[in-house]
Amino acid sequence: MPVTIKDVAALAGVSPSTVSRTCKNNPSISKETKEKVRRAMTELGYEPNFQASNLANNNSRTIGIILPVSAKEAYENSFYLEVIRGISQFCNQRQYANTIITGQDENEILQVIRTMTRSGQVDGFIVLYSRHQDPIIDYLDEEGLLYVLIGKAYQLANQTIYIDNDNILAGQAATEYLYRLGHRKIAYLGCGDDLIFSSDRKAGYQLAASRLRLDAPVEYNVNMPSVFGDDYSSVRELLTSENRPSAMVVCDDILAVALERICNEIGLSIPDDLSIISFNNSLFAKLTSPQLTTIDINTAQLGIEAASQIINHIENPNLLATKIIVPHFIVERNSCRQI
Amino acid sequence: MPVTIKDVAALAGVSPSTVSRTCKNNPSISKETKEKVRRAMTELGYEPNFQASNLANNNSRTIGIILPVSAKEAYENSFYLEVIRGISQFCNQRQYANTIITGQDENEILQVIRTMTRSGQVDGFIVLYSRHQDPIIDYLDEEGLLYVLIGKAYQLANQTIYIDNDNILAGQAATEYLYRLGHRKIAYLGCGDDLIFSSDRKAGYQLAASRLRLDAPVEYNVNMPSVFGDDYSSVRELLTSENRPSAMVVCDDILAVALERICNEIGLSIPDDLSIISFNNSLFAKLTSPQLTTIDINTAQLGIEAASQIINHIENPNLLATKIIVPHFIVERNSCRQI
DNA sequence: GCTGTTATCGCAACCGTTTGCACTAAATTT
DNA sequence: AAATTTAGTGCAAACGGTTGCGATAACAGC
Repeated sequence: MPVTIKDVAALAGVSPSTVSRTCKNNPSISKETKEKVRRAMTELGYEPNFQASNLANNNSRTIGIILPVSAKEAYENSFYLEVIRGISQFCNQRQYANTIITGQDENEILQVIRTMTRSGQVDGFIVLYSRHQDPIIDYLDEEGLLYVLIGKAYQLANQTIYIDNDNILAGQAATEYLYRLGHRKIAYLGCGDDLIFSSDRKAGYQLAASRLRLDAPVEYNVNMPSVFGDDYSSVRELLTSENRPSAMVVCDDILAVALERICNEIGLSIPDDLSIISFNNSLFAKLTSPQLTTIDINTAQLGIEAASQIINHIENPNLLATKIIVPHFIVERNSCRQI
Repeated sequence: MPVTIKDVAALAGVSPSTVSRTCKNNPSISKETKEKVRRAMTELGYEPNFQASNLANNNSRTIGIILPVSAKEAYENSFYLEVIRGISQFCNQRQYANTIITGQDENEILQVIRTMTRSGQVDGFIVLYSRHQDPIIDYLDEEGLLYVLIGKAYQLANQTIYIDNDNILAGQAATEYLYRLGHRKIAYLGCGDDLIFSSDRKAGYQLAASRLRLDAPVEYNVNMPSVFGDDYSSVRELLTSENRPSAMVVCDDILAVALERICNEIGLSIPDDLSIISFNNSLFAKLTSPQLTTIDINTAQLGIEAASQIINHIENPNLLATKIIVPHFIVERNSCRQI
């Protein structure tokens, strides 16, 4: 039923091999026959069979997109959706397929990765998260599989391709922004040091704090690993202490919303009693009241660059493992005030 | 490098055809040789080549996931991420691949769909949204392509497979819930009638309103098609009018958050001045303060069922176009009060 | 006019699986 | 014991493209 290379060849009065060669613009085919063949192709609406060409070329033209295990927090973060959109857009343009990989736990994901690679189903992977210790990355490294990381690489940083923002710089920028508004007591709220973006933004915060000679005692470094579970105690303590900060750098919009809730509960108003700057510029930042001042990290661009890199490496096997840094920018809204 | 069917055959001392047949448990192979072959397969870690088997079987074992055009609102709704997770999970289990399809506008998406089907890249599609008029659906229908819809089918409802909640019932349930709390002035906030889930939930609301003999004037039906653009006027008017409602049914958590903002701005407090019940039970519902009472629609299950249906129809070509209704349930939180 | 190039294209093998059919040996029937 | 069935397995063609190599023709150089 579908039109094959033979149909085109027959209509153009040439052999299938000639059709194949004109498809890849092989110079050993004359201009005139190429034209003939191209006319036949468009007339029939020919599109080369994906499976067949992959089989012959020994590739799959598909990249696997690895999501964090669904049990983990932060899963429902539309950050991932945005990145996927970027990846997908680029893949669609370049005639690549992509396939989402998820699982309840690491073993499920590993299992899927294993059978996919053994069956030649994917040419490479994009890993949508990066943490300090991760069995998935370990496996990919061991097996010598091609992958790019969204977020900074931790181990083997020099041999792995990754796409990231300069989160340290962004953390600094956020802190300096608050400083310029007059804040001197600035705290950092992260979501646990396991996730690299959080620890990087914290590092940036600390760097800026020491440069600006801010007083940043250890209590000013708080974590809220779970957005749900009611373990807000450390944050609560900080916000009700004598020495409470006048502003906070928060590693994610979602966390900032959670922080707003706590403030609400203990009667602090934003930005009057506490200024907040966060990261990602997600819908959350636009919808809460007050709207959040946040650092936009060009999420979709992360996906586009990741796809571009992996495809580039698939098609040119021994490129070097470059790193791509996507810029960020501040979006000023109403959650920070001058003091 | 990768292990092929010939390697297994050689190790087991049989022919490739025998290996292929034991893979699909063909009864004409004796128990003993099957055992022999299976041992060889596990010893070598054999996994049949995806492309080759697809070529021979004339299928692709991959399903396309069609996202709404990215320009449209509501895009950044983690609803889609959850559904994708469900789809992906099911696909991974059944050894199917999936591929995300996006685009800036409908033509881009159509283009991708066209080349994908012509090149035999996908066996079917899952469409993640449903609206009253959609060129994508038109195209799929015209070409006789296999697809399932997440959300209710509008045209050709009896010939299309769709997975949905009973949004009319859910709309009723939400309204009745408020009624039981003592509310009599209940309004509905939707995001435009083009999206079917919104118009269905409204229909449910109206049904309940008339059954319960509520006074629901036309002004009680308001829409907020854009969450951003500051076109909040109709909502504002409603909330500041003489006859303002004491409770609202809101078609989506995100919209509910936007509503909370407006209330904040005009000095209405929730739930004291206005009770809110919304839909989806997304992160938004859990993070705002007060937390939203919301109707959970089992989002991930929608994805799982969609994947199950499409695969079922791919493997059994002339099944009937069944509909699947996924149940919902109320999650009570703090955004509604008894009056 | 003969040989050596060069440009252009087709033949046929191959990628790894699947499957109709033929074939062998054992089991059953006459 | 010969004939027929049956169970179990292998051969080879096919799926739709790709590509090394050889074939042909045109053309240049001597």
